[in-house]
Amino acid sequence: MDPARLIFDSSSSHRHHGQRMLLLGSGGVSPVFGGAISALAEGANKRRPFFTSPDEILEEEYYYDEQLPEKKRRLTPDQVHLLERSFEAENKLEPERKSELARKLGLQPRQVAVWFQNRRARWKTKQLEHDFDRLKSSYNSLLSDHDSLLKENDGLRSQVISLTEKLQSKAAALTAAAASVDDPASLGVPKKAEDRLSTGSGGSAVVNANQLVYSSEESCLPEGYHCMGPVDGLVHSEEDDASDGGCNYYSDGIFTAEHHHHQEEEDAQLGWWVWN
DNA sequence: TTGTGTTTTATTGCCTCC
DNA sequence: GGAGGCAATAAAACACAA
Repeated sequence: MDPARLIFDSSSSHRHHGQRMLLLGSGGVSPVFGGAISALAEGANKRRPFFTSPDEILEEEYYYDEQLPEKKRRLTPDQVHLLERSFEAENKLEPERKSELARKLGLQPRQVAVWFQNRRARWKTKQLEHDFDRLKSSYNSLLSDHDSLLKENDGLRSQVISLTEKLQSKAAALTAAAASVDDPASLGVPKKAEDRLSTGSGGSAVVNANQLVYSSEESCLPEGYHCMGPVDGLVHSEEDDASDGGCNYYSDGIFTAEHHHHQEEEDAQLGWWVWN
């Protein structure tokens, strides 16, 4: 009798309860024991069957003299193919299917069960790897988004700082200009403006406090941003309506609509600070 | 050829379910 | 308590570079 067959004949049920090893006499071979057996076998210059008890080694020398050692054998590609197809259909094995597969493949039911067990373990490992890759890629994507948002946030933050500084300096300058209105003689420039007005250059006067303050007409706001009122250089354009009280300048060094309105009143009283 | 890493087959012990 | 599943592990088989 084929020793492997002997073993597998007893292996159709689970080995836990001793049934499988009954035919082996002394309880089968643990991996550790297997190592000892291998060592003995090496000493005898013959490989032992994969399943052998120490008792057999001692008592059945005749057996090894006469039979080729039974090694752990790999399944043939055809067997594996059929098992794979069966596994794809259903990765759990009912007793009936196990017996049927074993019969078709010429294997012991226990071998089929073991193959499915190992196959499920491999599938689980692959699944874990796949899940890991998916999560990793998702994490990397989120990390990238987070980084770019941080950069964008930094950019916007520095823009805010820069614009705030600009507005503060403009506000300070406007305040100084407004103060000079109270005492025009203290400043040379308004006098110059007065001179221009007195020259009778015609039309409306174009000089205003803003022009005194700003040397540039460039907008201090970034592209895409706009003030709640006419903020361009704080100079009223031709289209601007002097009655527009809705212009709000920035706060915190920021002119409010009230301030603007107040200044218009002052301008009107002065008579020569004219919005055209 | 040989050392080494990987894959496959099988065992063992523990756990859960009925 | 028996049956089956799973994790951990052993060991043979296999792949491959040096």
